[in-house]
Amino acid sequence: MRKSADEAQQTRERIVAAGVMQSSVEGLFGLTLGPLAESLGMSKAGVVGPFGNREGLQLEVVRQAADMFTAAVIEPSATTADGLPRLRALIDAWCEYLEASPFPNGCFVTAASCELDGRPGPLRDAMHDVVSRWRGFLREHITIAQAAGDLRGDPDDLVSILNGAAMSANQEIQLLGDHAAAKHARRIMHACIAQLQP
Amino acid sequence: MRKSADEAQQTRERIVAAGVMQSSVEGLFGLTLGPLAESLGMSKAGVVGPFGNREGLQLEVVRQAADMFTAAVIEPSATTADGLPRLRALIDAWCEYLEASPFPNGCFVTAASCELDGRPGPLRDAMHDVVSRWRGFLREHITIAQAAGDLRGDPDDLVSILNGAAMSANQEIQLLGDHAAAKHARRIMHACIAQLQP
DNA sequence: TCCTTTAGTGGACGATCGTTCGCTAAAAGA
DNA sequence: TCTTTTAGCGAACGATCGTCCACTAAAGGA
Repeated sequence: MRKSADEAQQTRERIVAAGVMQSSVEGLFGLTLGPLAESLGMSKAGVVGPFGNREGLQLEVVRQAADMFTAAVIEPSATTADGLPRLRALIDAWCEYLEASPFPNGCFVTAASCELDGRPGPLRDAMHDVVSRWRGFLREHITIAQAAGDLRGDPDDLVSILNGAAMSANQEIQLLGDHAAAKHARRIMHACIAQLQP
Repeated sequence: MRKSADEAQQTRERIVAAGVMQSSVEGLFGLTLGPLAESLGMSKAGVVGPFGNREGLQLEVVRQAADMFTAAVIEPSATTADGLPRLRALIDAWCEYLEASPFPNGCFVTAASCELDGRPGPLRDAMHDVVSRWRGFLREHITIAQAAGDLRGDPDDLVSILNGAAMSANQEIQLLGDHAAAKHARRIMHACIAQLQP
């Protein structure tokens, strides 16, 4: 019955991965142990055991989803030069992520942000960190581009506009079924950048 | 025990109003009959009775929230001239709505859109209608402004940008606790408009 | 005044929720 | 080889979920 230590680690990862999928559709508070256990062919106790309780699993799901966002949006541009070139690469990967999402129901970060923003606790704190770190990262590359003389305008304005364009596109894709929304957002974001060039 | 017919109508409205408040914080799927009934000093059966079942109540909650959005954002500009003036008035009311929301947890439409976009059914359909009607309304006044020669650019681009700025501001206010976000969004939206004037 | 209608109560229903605990059996160390 | 550790199972727990139904009592029409 018992598995070796690194098989146990694989089990952990399988649970979290399945949890991310279920949460993407049903929400983090729609992540229930019964259906999750059944989809994994495990018992409820076996599913929640490695994380202590349900909230521990939810926290791990948030962390994993954040890692998947990073892998899809940030990492592809890791070798691109900082500042404006990196910003352009980030926009491309971001819009690609919106269209061909690693989650079954679009941007997990946007969904979890809306779901958790009125419910104090460790989950909300974790999402606060994820969002503010991402926005800070975006802002950093905007200021680098400005220091290089490649960009004008208020960095916070651009962060809000780019972030907003992504959130709007996510709504257009997921709720309204607009398949062109990602390309649309990509064009809008690049136009905003172009307009702010000296 | 029994109330008169229009007192029954008042009861209906009290239930829906309390449902909107609970859903704003806990989500539409976090709208549970037990706590709702207790907050109203009623029995569970009395709360759900007028709506048939829980989903009927949820639908009524969505409709009421949409009406509250309309009352807060659209109606204040009802007497303003169509096109660009109306667009400017809409932006002001919209950002005022984001800051001093009639809901306890920020923009109900954004939250419900994210919660429902992956869950087929009448609730999702209702939210689809609400969002696409609002975007259509926005787009209409943009095209009116363009026909009057007051505005340039693609109407859909502007709809996405304005909508995105509002969603981003909602996140900044509700998740990140940025109290200046509404004014920030107002400035961004007006700047976008100004930039598109001939 | 009597009768029908109906808003709302209260309790019970089976289902499902997250959690707990004793147990099994294989891995890892002695 | 013998012992300890631990991944995961299976059953049970009390709580809460949405729904249902018999009942009460006041409103409104005859």
